Amino acid sequence: MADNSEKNPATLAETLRNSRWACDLSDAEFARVEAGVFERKIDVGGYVCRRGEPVEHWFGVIEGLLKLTSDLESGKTATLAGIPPGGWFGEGSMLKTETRRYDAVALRETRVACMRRETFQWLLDHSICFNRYLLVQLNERLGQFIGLLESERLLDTDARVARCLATLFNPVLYPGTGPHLAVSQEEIGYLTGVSRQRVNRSLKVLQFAGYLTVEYGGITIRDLAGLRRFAG
DNA sequence: TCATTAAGCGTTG
DNA sequence: CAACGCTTAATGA
Repeated sequence: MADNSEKNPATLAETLRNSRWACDLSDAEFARVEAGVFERKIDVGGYVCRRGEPVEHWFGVIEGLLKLTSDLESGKTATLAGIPPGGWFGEGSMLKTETRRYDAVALRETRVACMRRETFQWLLDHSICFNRYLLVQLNERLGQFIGLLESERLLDTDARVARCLATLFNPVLYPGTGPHLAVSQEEIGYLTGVSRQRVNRSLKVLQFAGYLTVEYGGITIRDLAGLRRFAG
């Protein structure tokens, strides 16, 4: 098991070094990439990026937790995904040269790595490892969305909560995340699309079944594979 | 009837 | 002070 990243905040350089997409870079190449990435600290509720903005960066979470949300004019909001440390996002818009399609909001104080467009392009042109990483990531996301549709249409609320939480601990997308995650039940509600009190009920069901334990302000995963499989 | 939700408020860590 | 628990009224299948 990896160490809990909250207790051991990584530096920007470490995060880059440990990223799977950086595996085949020489020291010189790595230095070049490092020069094209900077770090930003986002307070709780702050925005990493906003819908409609031109896309200038590819983002990676160093520490903290982000949610990607799509807000409607009416004030309704749907959370598309939660991004824990080790997760990178925004490559879709980077590849297509479109404006940003969602907001990225910090659920807690969060440190983000921001890679400039030209660096992203350079990696695309020079690193097989980077390209493979993007392929795997896109494929994994596709699988996630298929699973999401499936659970939305076929499964009950408990199972939807279970699967939704499981996606937060996806080892391919978010390597190096510990089993504990500090996320409020209200936020899990936004992630899953159900109310706070319903989330609470589901969490108790899942706890009783031994898949996770519920703590004040967070959860700890005990059986990730079981959570994935959970079908009520 | 039954499950769920929003809203309000008291309690707790 | 934010997260959580509990109650209540409204909603809709």
